[in-house]
Amino acid sequence: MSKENKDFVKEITKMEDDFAQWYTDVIRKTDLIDYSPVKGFLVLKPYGYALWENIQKFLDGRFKDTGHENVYFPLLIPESLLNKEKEHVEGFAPEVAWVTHGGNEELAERLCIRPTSETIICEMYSKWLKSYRELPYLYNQWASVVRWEKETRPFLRHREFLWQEGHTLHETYEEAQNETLQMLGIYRELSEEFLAIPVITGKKSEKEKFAGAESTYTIEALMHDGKALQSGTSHNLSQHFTKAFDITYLDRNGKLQHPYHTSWGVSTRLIGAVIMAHGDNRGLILPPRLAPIQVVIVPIMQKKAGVLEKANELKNILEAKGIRVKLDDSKNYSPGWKFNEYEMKGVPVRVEIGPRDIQNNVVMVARRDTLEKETYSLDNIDEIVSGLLDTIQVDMFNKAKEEREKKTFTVNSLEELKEKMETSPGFAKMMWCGDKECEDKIKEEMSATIRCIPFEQEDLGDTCPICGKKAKHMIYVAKAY
RNA sequence: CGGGGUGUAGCGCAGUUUGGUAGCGCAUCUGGUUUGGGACCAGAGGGUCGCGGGUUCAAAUCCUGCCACCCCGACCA
Repeated sequence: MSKENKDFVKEITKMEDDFAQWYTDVIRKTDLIDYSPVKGFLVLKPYGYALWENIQKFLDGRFKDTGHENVYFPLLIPESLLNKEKEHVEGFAPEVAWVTHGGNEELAERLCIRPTSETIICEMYSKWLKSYRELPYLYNQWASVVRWEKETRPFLRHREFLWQEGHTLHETYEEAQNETLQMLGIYRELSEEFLAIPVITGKKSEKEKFAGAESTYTIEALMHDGKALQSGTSHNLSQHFTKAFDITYLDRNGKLQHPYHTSWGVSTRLIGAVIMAHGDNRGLILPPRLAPIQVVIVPIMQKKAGVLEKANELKNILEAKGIRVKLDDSKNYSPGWKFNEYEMKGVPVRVEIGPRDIQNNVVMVARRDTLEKETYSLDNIDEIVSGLLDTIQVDMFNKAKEEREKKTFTVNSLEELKEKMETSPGFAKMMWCGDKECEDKIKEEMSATIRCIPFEQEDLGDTCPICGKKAKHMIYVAKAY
């Protein structure tokens, strides 16, 4: 190994030293994005967009499976519409961007760039819905929204992000509730089975719920640095918006009713979650199901007769098995350069093939997640590689889950919580009386928040460790992005 | 809003104290040799030195006004 090679690892900031710096380093070096001239707006480059496309494909399939259809509503929302639901406008007004001019004319009513689309969608729903026979409305849209955040970080918090937002209407509260939980379940599936990120599912507290919601449900992931990331939310909006927007229909008994309403969304923030949950000092590690390139083939001494032919043959064999393969036969770079490049980009499996291998009817196969390298016969290489991809997917999830367990602990007092949050941040499990005063106290004392009231409740005691009153729930507390 | 810092090639920086032809590393391009963990040699291209004003024979360098970004603090949530 040359001196330069040894120094390579140092080019990416060591994760243990400075997680935030590591995160931006990795994003910069892996060609996912570029920064636009307007602060807080990102350019998604092909490799970054491909990640989003794969997430879209997975979700779109699951949405269709559950009877949903895609629609599109406009970018601009009149101010009067935004103002119709009181809690909603109070929650979003501080971070809304406004359009005040069209051409040279000042607009009579300014238009907001959607921070989310409940209002415009409800406005349209109120015109469409007439009868219970049309229900449920099961619509989803793929769009971008703008929220004028003060502090921005790529993928995790910026001023424009791509997302999907589902907006459904139902006859009964129960049906809306079932929809809310069903969609949260799909988000959990996306996170755990597709992105290999374990999540806690549960309900948000009153304080943390979506502006205008009856109740908000969330999937919460834990990052390497012990901070939680809200990765997807599903809201039961009950009749809050349908009353405010006067959406009505005639029910089975000929009576006028307001329908029940849900909305749910995940965004490109998930890409940030993948980077933080799986990466290491060499860069990204992508779970095989998400990876735009699942296998990269690096030919050695590609000028020698037969090498590229064999490499192409190998590519065809793997592609026939449904694997996403890239053969990098560029002449500009050495094999060593390519090894490092694709490791940095997180490609799950690398296959090396050179004259020596061809002579022995073998190839060298390297795993990105463990960095293990092994020789396999070419005879059943498609079976080997596709099996390996499945193994990596599962191993990555298990490893991430172990990491999370290591950073999850139970606390029995505010002092203990504070001490833990300062010395070894992570998920703190504790009991809670349900009062806002105790919730505020947590935030005041250590800038941590109640992440959720998990569905999987554990009995950690009878009293709230903050006020001493009777405990109602077990909660997860953490610092958050 | 207050304090501190930084603006020089695509990226990272030196040069500013003491004014005198605009530099280095990486990246890019050409040609050749290479190829099992970021190859080597030779050559080439690329700059209104953040913007404006001033001093001077001469300004990246000195003076001055402004702008942008980063860090710390306050404010806000």
